[in-house]
Amino acid sequence: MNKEFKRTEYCGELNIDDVGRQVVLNGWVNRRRDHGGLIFVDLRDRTGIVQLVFDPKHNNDSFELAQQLKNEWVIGIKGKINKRPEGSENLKIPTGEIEILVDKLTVFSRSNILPFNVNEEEDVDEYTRLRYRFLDLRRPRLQKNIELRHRVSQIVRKYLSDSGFWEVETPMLTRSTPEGARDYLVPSRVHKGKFYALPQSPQLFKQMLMVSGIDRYFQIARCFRDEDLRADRQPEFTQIDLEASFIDEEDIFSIVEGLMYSIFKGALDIELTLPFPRMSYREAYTRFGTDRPDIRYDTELYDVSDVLNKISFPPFQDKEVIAIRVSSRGNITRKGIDELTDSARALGAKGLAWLSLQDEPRGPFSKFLNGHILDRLKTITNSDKGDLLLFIADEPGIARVTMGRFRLEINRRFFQPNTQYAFLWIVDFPLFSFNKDENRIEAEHHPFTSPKDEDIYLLETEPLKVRANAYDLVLNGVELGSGSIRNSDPEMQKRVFSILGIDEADAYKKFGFLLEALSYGAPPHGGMALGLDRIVAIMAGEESIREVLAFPKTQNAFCPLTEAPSDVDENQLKELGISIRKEEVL
RNA sequence: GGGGCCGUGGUGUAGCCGGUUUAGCACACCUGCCUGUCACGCAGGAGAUCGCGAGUUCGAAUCUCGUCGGUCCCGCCA
Repeated sequence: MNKEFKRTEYCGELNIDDVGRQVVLNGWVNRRRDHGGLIFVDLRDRTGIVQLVFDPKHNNDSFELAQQLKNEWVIGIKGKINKRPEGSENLKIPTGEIEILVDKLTVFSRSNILPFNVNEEEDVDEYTRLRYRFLDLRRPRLQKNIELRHRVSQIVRKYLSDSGFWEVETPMLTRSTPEGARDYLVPSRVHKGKFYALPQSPQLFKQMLMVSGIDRYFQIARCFRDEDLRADRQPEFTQIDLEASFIDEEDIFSIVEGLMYSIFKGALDIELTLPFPRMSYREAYTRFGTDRPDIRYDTELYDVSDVLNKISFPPFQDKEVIAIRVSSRGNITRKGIDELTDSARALGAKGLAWLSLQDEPRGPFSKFLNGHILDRLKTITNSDKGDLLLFIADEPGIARVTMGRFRLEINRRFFQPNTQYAFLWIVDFPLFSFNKDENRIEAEHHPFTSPKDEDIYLLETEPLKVRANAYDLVLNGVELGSGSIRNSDPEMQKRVFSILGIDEADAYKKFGFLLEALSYGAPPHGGMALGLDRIVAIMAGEESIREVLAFPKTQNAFCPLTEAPSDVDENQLKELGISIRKEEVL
């Protein structure tokens, strides 16, 4: 790089106090305004924009060169910081009181015609944005998000390091483990026919680090899961993973609360209120139909089965009937009801019944109601005249979960959140859940979670009633992370495996290294993993974690920029001892 | 695997419901003019077989079906 044009400072950091100084600036041409006898250029770097002035009377060579400049050319300039003439200040930008009168200009590189306008915040088709992600990343929105993410990462490192956690890296090439998500596999050349797996999380390694006496571990860890994508799910994502020894749940809560406090204070200058509220898994499902309730909104679910099973309205017969109150919306139109019904159906509801509480209640089953039933309904749902009640009926458990999803739609449609950030701990998770499709018991969290002491006696007899030392952190209805106190006793770990249908031989084959480690003096330990992408996305006000990832993939896990995944050479496959089964591909 | 929405010059969109237009507009691009703009302005120009395929029709960007891609959701995600 030409030393003469070595940058002395950034564009966006200059202000009125700098007037009179000579500077060298480097950056991209954000926009050129050519007045014929005078040219203005907005020069942009990651800090912002500053206005350059090219005046032929001041330096004609630079002026003539500036006539050629186009958007996104990369240039360097030498010049003097001037106060703008009276009346020509631009108060919309931070550097709007000053401008740079350019002495010399050099063009570092030119740009092709752009696939989209980098200097405008218009919504571009997401495929095109990803295809040209290097340009998309120049725009302020993503620059801000990437910077925010950087700041959060730095705060996490400092906070956890200051709290005695050591940052330890664990293998990316590891072994495939049963249960959990589908693995991304990596074929081994040396061991033909065998595969590594990319980690779904560093779970087993961090537990072994506890056995190793590391005592407190953390990692900003990339994790891989080959499952279908969502706005908040990418095939590779990042967890703030931590584990500590000789601790209990309360220790984890206060460490993580302190961490979140530091993140929000340090990156957004927002002071969170601690401690975060807690809610049991059971209460969350009862009141909100989900284990990650968005408590920014007051709306709740009400079980009105007992009352409405009695009336002669066929959809309610022998069904679980769950109601939700939409306060002061009793005046909804027929069209409004139809729209709600459509969205409820899209979320899995068989239908949507409604009741508008007027002087005379209106709705599809209002004629079956008497005064007593109506009063009971109003009491249970805490509703009054002018309110709208909506009902979903289905098999027990189903109606509640469906209404839980529909509640989010109701909130979006009718209400403003009460607060910007609503954190919530979900505690007392069950240790197991029953998978109907596969007709077997599964780990609700993961197979290494310990049961609550007081429920251990139920393990073999009523395993589904056993509660776990497991917890989730929820923010605005998003699961930010989950964790647990692990089984540090190999005998307990074996009991849990056995209930999961993993017999002893099987357990040793698949997790022997962990069981072995636990048998050489394992401290009580537990930890948590928090989704960094999700945290940053919420802080940035983004709906999708793609907006806080530099190079995300599309919903079918394709990268339009690199065109991954791709074919590979036949030779590469041969070295790995792999052949593609054409009939499976086509 | 399933459902919803979207696909029109390089980009963003109008037109599509109720079929017949020279497919309109803005930004970007090209040529020229312009000394205080900051979404600079003015004059002119080039650029689109309307994602792809089939069907209905005298006639399809517009209606139907299929397909590809994007996105949101359900399933899946210990």
